[in-house]
Amino acid sequence: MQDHRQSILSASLAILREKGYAGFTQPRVAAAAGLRQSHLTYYFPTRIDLLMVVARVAIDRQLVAVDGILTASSVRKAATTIASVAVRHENTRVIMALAQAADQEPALREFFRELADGIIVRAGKLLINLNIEPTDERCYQLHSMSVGMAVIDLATARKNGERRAARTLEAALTSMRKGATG
Amino acid sequence: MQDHRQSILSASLAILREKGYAGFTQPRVAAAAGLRQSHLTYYFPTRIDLLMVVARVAIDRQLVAVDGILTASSVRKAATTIASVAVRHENTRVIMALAQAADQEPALREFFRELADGIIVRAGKLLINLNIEPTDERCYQLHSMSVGMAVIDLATARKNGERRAARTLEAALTSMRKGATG
DNA sequence: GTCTATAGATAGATAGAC
DNA sequence: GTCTATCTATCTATAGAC
Repeated sequence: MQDHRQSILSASLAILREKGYAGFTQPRVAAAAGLRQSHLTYYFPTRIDLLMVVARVAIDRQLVAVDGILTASSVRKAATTIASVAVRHENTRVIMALAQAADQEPALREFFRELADGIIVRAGKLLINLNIEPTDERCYQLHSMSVGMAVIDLATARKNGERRAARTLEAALTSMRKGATG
Repeated sequence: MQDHRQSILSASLAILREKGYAGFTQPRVAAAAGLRQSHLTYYFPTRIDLLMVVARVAIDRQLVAVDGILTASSVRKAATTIASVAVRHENTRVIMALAQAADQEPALREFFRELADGIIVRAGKLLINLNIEPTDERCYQLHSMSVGMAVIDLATARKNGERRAARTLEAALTSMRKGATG
């Protein structure tokens, strides 16, 4: 039943979301998918096999999520939209878990290079929409700020995280715009 | 022998550095410290007990490391110094490992709030040194960029990471300075 | 081809020896 | 107070049943 593969993937993402990489175990995933652990290994012989496929799916989804930001046409709108994505802890947990895995599993790094490149391209498009010249420095600035805010917000779990992120992004984008024209 | 506590802490940090949070197990730490696992639990009854003390040490050290950046008096020097710290993967691994743990263990979050606040204060001092008005947005921008760069560099493991980070930080700081005077 | 019982390794914690 | 043997739970992987 090919359907099982799908439910294993869904369950894996749910586990990563809720428990992080440390909680990503075959028994847990199998239970969440309604299978026995020994059955799961039929579809994904090793833990890494599963992790690779899960990472593939997660990275693709993350790029799709970033696509949703591109339409913003004002600096303020862009800032608030990026901020709202950055403080979505479910996303952050999955990506962070995979990032740590990538540090140990070189095979995963390729996915993260792909994700990073994809985000840079999209950041460039956003900047063009905002009438800001898309230098690599500016694109990388947006990317690193978003990632940093997501991580900081996850670790500190503060109430005003989203507003603060939005304000800071808006200030940075405004500053870029001035730099571009002056 | 109080000395054992110290070697357990050193061993713990070494494990987090090399293996991340997933590799942080009592048997591994004990072996690295030259003790039996069952002896380790005498000093630190549960895994979380040990983690809390390790986090305390790691956060303090991180703040000390950040203190070393404050002396920079030019934008370029500040950018290159921050970049060199950001791409030090040993640091990043430890802090990231603890950040993920903090997401699961609320008791750890207080440490991260302390770290985040400490970094904001230090970022403010640095900005003053650079003749840039230290708004909260600018401080948080520096903080989030540094964190993001560290994480991205860890996950992608690219060669030009440090140079790119330095260039981007320099551009951001320069942009802030223009914003401050114009 | 699909699924499971079971082995083999490793984790964390405790009761108790010295 | 210091240290260890040992128990229980949990993990990954494989050999083999259907």
